[in-house]
Amino acid sequence: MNITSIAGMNTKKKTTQGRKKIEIKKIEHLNTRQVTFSKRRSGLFKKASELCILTGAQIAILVNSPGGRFYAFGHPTVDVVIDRYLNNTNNNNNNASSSQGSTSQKLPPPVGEFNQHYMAVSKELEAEKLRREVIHESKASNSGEVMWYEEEVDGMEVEELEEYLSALVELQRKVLVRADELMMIKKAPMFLGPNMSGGVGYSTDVYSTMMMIPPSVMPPAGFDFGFGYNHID
Amino acid sequence: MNITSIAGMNTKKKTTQGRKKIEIKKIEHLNTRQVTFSKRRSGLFKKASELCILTGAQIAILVNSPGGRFYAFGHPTVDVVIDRYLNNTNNNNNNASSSQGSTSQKLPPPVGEFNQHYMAVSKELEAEKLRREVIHESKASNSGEVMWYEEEVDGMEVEELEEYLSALVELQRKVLVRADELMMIKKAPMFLGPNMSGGVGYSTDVYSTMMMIPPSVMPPAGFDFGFGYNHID
DNA sequence: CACTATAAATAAGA
DNA sequence: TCTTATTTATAGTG
Repeated sequence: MNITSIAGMNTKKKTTQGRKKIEIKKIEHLNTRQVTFSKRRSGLFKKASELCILTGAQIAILVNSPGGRFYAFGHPTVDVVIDRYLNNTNNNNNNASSSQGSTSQKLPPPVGEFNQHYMAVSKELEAEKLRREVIHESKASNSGEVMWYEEEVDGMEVEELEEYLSALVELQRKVLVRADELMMIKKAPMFLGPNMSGGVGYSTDVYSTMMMIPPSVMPPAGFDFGFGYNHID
Repeated sequence: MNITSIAGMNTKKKTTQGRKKIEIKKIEHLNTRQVTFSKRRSGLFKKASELCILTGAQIAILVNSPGGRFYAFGHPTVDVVIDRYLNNTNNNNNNASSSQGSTSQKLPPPVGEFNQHYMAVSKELEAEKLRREVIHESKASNSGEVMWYEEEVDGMEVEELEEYLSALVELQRKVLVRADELMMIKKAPMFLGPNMSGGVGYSTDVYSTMMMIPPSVMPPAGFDFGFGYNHID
């Protein structure tokens, strides 16, 4: 006696074997990869859209497909969210002092979170040092017993930060060197996967936006580090 | 399907009623909304991460929680993707800088050109992967014996690059985590989860980054970055 | 692209 | 948080 017999022999033919578990690692087969990209990308946008509606969050998603296409989702708009990100990350301080009065300006050279955070961390490090000094001084004018722990922790923090920062810089250097080496050694011919049939088609909800940027002209051969993409919109 | 269910005599006590279908509209109850935001936000990032790994896509996600917090996901880095988007959107270059902020020309340490190179390296890495893939696939439709050496070398290069990049990002993540920890511990009475302190960090795949930027990362005392972003477009 | 069986995500509870 | 029952997302196929 087995399950099958108990169930009363399902005579219906299985047309598919259903979903299979897959390992999360790069899909080697090109076609499968493209199909998966397509399905999952829309799934991702859908999830984002739901999250926006359900919670009122504001979200921007930028996707560069492996095939060189560009997809974007944004609520209320990609630009709004990115803009806030840049302004937030860069200088969180209010422009209470530095007047600038330009409503709309070009984006400075490609700086980025790295720089910004680097600066933020440096800044924090300075603050830490300062704070440590203060603590040290105030300790002098107190019984000074309560503080030892705090100071210790404080010191560690400062040192750790310093360590990270310098390691960071060092690593940077290595990457640069390595990059240069590689670029000299080879200039591989590029190839873009076979044609995909374009088309986005996503029923957007009320106030989010989604779009697909046309297969920007990535240099077919000879890689170009300049930005060979095109206009969007 | 199991014997019990077949027999129709499931004696197991139901402890919950399981997931319920919900309508996709703004969740009114504050607490429910926050919980949902939290769960779905991480679900979204996970999906994005998988998509990156599976297909090699490059993705950036920016999320403004209704509570005013900022979360970001990026592969290989938020910046890389945003920069590309920006450069596409207004495909023009600008080297405007100078201008205002004369206060502190304290240039960001050695980081200056870093992003450019990082992008270059990332791109090169992608090119390598693609090239390798092409080789691999063409090998399949050939006798496929001639290529092994080339592929091997190729692989080594890719791996080396990956190593550098991931190490870099990892280090970057550490700095961010550290910075955020410091800021949280000292400035905000945030709760600390068992696994992650302060809401930073996510240990998914090789070289994507995720982070949470606290509501306010304020410069301690008069600190000036010397330049600031503005509007885009 | 439609379909299905299965894997995953997740709404409620505890 | 962790658990569980369901709803969703999707891998493999035709």
